[in-house]
Amino acid sequence: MVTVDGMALGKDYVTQECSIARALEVVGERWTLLVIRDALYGVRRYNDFLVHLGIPRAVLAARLQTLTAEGILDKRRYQESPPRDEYVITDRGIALWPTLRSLGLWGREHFGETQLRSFRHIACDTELGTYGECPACGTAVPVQDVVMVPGPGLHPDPADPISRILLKPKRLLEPIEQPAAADPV
Amino acid sequence: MVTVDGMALGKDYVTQECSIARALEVVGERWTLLVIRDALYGVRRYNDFLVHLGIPRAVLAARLQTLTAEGILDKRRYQESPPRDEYVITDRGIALWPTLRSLGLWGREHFGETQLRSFRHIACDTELGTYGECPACGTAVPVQDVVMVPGPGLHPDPADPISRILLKPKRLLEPIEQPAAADPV
DNA sequence: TGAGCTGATTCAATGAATGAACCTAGGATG
DNA sequence: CATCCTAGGTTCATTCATTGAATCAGCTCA
Repeated sequence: MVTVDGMALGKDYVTQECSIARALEVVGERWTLLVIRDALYGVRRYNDFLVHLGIPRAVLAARLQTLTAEGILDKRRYQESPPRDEYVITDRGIALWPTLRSLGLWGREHFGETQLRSFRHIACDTELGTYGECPACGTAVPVQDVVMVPGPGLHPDPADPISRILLKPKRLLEPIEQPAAADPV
Repeated sequence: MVTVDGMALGKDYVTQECSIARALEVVGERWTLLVIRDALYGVRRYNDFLVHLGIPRAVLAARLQTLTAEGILDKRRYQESPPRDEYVITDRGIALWPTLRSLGLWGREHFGETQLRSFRHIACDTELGTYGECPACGTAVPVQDVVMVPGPGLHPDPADPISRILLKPKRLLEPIEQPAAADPV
């Protein structure tokens, strides 16, 4: 009885009359924002989230279910046989980009040594500002017009395949390319 | 031995090479962002956080300690006899305002029925944009130039005294006025 | 037939959150 | 001087969530 009925769970910030509290009821649990970050990076499959995040399977399953129920991810079938589903970020999830961008920038400015990734406006190759806007163009940049470019601080040879794919510049939202039935040496 | 030594605790997003993960190690625990929100609203005292948040005492004590250790709050003595301390938000904490603003806006847009609070640029009385900028002036608004104005959705007669104080428009960062040794009726 | 892949669920052990009770120091009251 | 009050905590038993290992189910492929 793991329950699907309602409960955003894990909290009752309930007494709080505050949109921030409301938001945190939905995305404030451990791992949740990292799942959404990965979804913005183009991760869509259970296994890809699993290896990239290093999250316990049970927790991942629970988070994907909640996020789907809240309309932040959309669970859709991408092949019939064998039946396989993927979790694709929705507009509601994409709308969290400014939050994640500013949170990441804060983390980098206050706790990061070297730059790990740069997010740039694809049209003019300018690093985005605090909330994801383009300082050069002076406009908000739609998430699909953002490229994530690896920075110097990144480990050059990560263990999991998703991190390895993310070593190359990549547009946000664009799905992770699935390794074509590897054929290693 | 509750430990003061190091551990940001609660997680090891450790494997994640990501500024967002780094940030969440610091502010990603339950209650933490709400404590910071309150600190931006001008809450400074243990008891005020306690009654306004409805947070368990032990958790509040732990969060205040961590946030102080991380340089987000500054614990300072405000009277000697009897000795009393208050927790004042630092620049590092203030730098989380764009994150909280965008998170709150997301919560309101996607899960709020009515507007609870409006945040406005004090100079021109314009509601702030996604990350706390002023759409009218086209500039980033320093947090101390923001007024929080209660909206129609707010409960008119809240139980705790801090919520009651926050029923009136109030500048961010400005300390909560302490009730002058009440003298009711 | 069996080995492998994807997407999970179950379970025992651990670790945090909760809420009530208690503690402490310094006033203030009578 | 005894008592009460306040601010700011700590302690503790219970509950709840997270963890990581093991297992499972449906399907394909050789």
